[in-house]
Amino acid sequence: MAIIKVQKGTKDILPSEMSVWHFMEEKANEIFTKYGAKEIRTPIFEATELFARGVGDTTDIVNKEMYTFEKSERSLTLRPENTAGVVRSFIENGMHRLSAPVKLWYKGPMFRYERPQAGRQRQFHQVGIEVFGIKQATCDAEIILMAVNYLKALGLNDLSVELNSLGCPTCREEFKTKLKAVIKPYLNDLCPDCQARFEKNPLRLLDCKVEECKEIYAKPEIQEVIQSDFICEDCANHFNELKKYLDELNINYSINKLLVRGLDYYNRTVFEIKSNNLGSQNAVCGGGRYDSLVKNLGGEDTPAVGFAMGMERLASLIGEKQDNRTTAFVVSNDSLEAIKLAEELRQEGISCEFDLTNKKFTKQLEKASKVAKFALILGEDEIKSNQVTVKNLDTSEQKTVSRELAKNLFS
RNA sequence: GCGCCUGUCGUCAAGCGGUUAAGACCUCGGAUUGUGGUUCCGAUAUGCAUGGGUUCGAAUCCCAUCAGGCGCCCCA
Repeated sequence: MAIIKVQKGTKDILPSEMSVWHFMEEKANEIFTKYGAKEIRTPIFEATELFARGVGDTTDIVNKEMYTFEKSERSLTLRPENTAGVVRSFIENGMHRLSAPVKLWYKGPMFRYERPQAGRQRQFHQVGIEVFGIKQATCDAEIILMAVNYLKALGLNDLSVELNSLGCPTCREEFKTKLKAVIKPYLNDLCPDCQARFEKNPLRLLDCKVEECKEIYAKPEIQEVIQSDFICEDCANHFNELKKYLDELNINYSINKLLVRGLDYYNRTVFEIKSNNLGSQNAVCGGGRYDSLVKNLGGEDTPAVGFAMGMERLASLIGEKQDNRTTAFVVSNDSLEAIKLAEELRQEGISCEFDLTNKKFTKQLEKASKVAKFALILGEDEIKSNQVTVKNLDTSEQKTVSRELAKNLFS
C-alpha cells in the first residue's frame, strides 16, 4: 500500500530540531516582554474578506496564494500572515481604549500557496509584533530595535537592515504618476511582468531583474525621478527623525529606495532585514508602518507599526542542535526497582528512563550510553544497601552513593 | 504559473545496457556473561519515485506523471 506523505510545501518539525524551535520561542517571549509587549494568539482561519480588505486585493498573496474554503456558506481562509488577524482582534476587543501604545507579539503557522523552494514553504511559521497607537518615529525606531535585538539574542550576525520611506498616500500617488509618465514611452519594451506592474504596482517596477528593463530604468530622466525625494515635508521629517534615532542607537542600516514591500497597507517606514547566509529567499524580517489599516478594517483611526520574521529561515541560520539526551537511565535487571527509582527521580524533576524490556546488563548500559548522560546502576548489592551507582557516561567516572544523594550528582 | 537540475535500503551512497544491486552509518540479534560508547560475528532493497515504452535483456536509454533542489515571480 502506498504510504501517505507530507503535503508539498509542508514539513514535520522533528524531535532533533525541537531545541532550536524552543530556543526561538523562548527568546521571543523574553525579548519582546522586555519591551512591554504581550503575546496574542489569533485563530488560524479568518473570514476571507479580512485578508482581501486588510492585506489588499491587488496583492499576489490575496490573489493567488490563499487557502480558501467554504463552510456553511461562509468563505474562510487560512491566514497568509498575521497582521490582519491581530488588527481584527485589536478592533473587536476595543483595544484602542487601552493606554497607547498597545504592543502585541505573536508566533504561529501561516499558509501561502506558493511554489516551495529553499526558505519557502506553504505552511511556515512567523514571529512578529504589532504596536498600535503611536504615530511618532520613536515607535518605528523601537520596532527596529526590537527586531535587531531579537536577532542578536538568537546569536545571528551578518545581517543587514534596509530602510525606505514610501511616503503617505498623497505624496506616493504623485510619485507614481510622475514615474509612470517617464516610463510610459518605453512601456512596449518592458518585460511582460513589468507591463503588468506598470498598472498594478508601479513602485515594484524598479527592482526588476531583467537586463532590458534595468537598462531602461537606468536612463537619466528616469533615474532623476527615482532618486528624487518625492515624499512630502511631513513624511520627510518623520523619516529623518527615524534615521536620527537609528544613528544614535548605532544601528547600521542602508537606504534602499527600491524597497517597496508587497503588502498594500504600508505607508512611510518600510524595512527589511536580510541575511548574507541564505539563498535567494534571504529576507528574515520584513515590516513597516501601516497607519490606515485599522481604520480601513472598521476600527478607530489608529496608527501602527509592525514586523514579521520567518522562523524556518531563522532556524536554518541558528542551525546548531543541542543536547537533547535524557538525564538519567536506570540500568538494572530488577524492573520493579528500576521503575520505582526512575519515578522517584522524575518526581524530583529529573528526566529519567530505564530499560522496559529487561535486557542483559551490558545491553542496558549500551542503551544508556546512547540516550542518556548518566547511567544509574542498580544491582543486587545496591538494592540491598539502598544505594545506587551513578556513572557519568561522557567521562566514565562513577560513584556509589545512597539513593537520596544520587540526585545531586547530575550536572 | 515559467525555466534548469535531481530521484537506488531509515541515512550517505557505488552502479554508466547483461553484477547474486557494492560499501558505510543507523537499527536489531549474538559473542565477550556487573561496566557501555573499541572489537568480532550475523540480520536487514526480489528492489532502484510511479506508470508506460525501446531492447533478447533496463536502476542504467526515451516519454509522461509525481516529488525534491535551484532560479524567476512574489514574499518571511
